[in-house]
Amino acid sequence: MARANDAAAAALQEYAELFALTGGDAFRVRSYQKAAKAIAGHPEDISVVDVREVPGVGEAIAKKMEEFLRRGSFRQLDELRALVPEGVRRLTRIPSLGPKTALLLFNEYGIDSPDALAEAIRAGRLKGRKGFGPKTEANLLKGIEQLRRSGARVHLGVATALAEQVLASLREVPGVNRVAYAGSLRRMRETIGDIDVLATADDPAALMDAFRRQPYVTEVIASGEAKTSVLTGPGLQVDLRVVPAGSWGAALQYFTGSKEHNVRLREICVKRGWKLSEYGLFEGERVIAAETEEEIYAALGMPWVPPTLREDGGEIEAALRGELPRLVTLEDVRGDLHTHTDLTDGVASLEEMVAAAARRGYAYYAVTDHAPDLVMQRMTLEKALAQRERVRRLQESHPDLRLLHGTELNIGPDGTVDWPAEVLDGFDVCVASVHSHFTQSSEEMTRRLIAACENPGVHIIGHPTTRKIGKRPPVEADWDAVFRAAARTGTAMEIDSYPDRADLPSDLVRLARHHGVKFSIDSDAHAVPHLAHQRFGVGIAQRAWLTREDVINTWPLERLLAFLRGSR
DNA sequence: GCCGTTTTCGGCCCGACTGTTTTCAGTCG
Repeated sequence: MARANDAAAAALQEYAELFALTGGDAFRVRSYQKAAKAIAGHPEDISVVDVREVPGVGEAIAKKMEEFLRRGSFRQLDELRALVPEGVRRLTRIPSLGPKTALLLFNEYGIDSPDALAEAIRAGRLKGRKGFGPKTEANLLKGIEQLRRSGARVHLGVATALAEQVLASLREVPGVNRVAYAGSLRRMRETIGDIDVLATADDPAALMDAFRRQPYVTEVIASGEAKTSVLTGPGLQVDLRVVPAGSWGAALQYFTGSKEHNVRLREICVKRGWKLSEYGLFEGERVIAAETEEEIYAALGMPWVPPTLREDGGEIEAALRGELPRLVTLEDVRGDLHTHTDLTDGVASLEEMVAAAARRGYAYYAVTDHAPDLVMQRMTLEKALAQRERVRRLQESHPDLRLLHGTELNIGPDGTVDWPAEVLDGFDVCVASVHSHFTQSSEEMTRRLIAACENPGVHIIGHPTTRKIGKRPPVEADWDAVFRAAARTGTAMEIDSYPDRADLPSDLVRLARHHGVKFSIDSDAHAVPHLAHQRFGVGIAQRAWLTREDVINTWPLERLLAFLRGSR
């Protein structure tokens, strides 16, 4: 069962936003946000342990969380939800529009959604209003358009958590034999529009009935013998299909898609006089294959194609030629090269993060807290050096886990980083990332990223596009030029696994690989549970056809260290 | 609302950037 922490933290975060929107004290807002972050990042399940154990949670928040665990909400949250229309909260998702502006727009103009704001701007209703010049209005319209494009889709992390909750709940239903999710989630696309779940069951009606009554179901859209569709808390639709046991493989193949991949497969079938459907591969009435995906692909003359490749991007041709790559897997990953602690903006201590890394069985693990130019983090060289000493001492109790002391540098507008070469040389690994000046021109941003690659102290470019799904667009740059520089200088590009970043995205990974770039699949963890996000980064890597050879943190320690030294 | 070698009250990550402003408010990381 999914941990209660994420849902409880989401409710508290929503409360923080609503509290801010109603003009609540900013320090209290920060307290709620801080506690929400700490709860989400807490390694223990708060429905099992006392939530007061979580740092930043005092008596008042603990009461709210206990009420949430009992009934899925708390009184103060209900009150603010009733006071503030949902659309007003959505206003703050528009970049550069915060709670103050949202409140003003609602109170003085009755604007209660991004669409209403776009309408008001176009109608000139805000003309002359202090703070709403032509540039601000243009930026807001652009932000609203971007919000609309992202639609109701959620990122892979949200969808995966929900899907696992659904699977766990259905496995508990008596008479259920197999349960799995298919669709774009199984292909690990970066955003997900709905979740397809397949099951086989002795009593389909009983399964459908149990499904409709699950606590995560907010609305039943349709329900029959073979298919039930519901809406869930995160607003995501889940379709449950009960399929015949003998057609399991065919159904899994069919509902995994992509549509384009399946069209190509069916074309191959038609040429042979066969038919492929969700019930099986047929020649007339005769079943050629249906029980497993492997049998179906084998009958078509190819090895099983991993779901992450099924986009009609050349995988069928490669499979027919017997040239599918041996994709990198989570088991291949030997370490993590970009993680944080509570020295900067993480929520867990160095000791806790390292202990969790050891439990994951890593061969190496880098601590890369922020560097001083990100002023809010209050980092200093003294703090970094003191942390290095702590890492050295901690190393003594972890003989099988090589600890690397690193940092996440800031790439300034001109491409320079926080510290001079002699300081960088003291770190085992330096990740360098853009954290400001996102709107530079493509020319400036390209020069900036190339300058960072050319810095001999920089090993990895962190979250290269800086996009945040649904919140911030990627920066503009000439990626061909950037990747050429990375290949030439031996600078790795990061695949930041944090599911709202997913950065690089897989199409850019594929482009970078074409230029001979190496990659580092990192969690960018700010809490212990985030270490597990690496699986999403592996998904991106697979979608880009990466093998172990392409990914530096699948390499044995000595080879990795040689690569890091070689960058110098 | 949380927290404590500034310890039960009075602080709370804080500076840069943007678009607008004629001195600053809001937002962001």
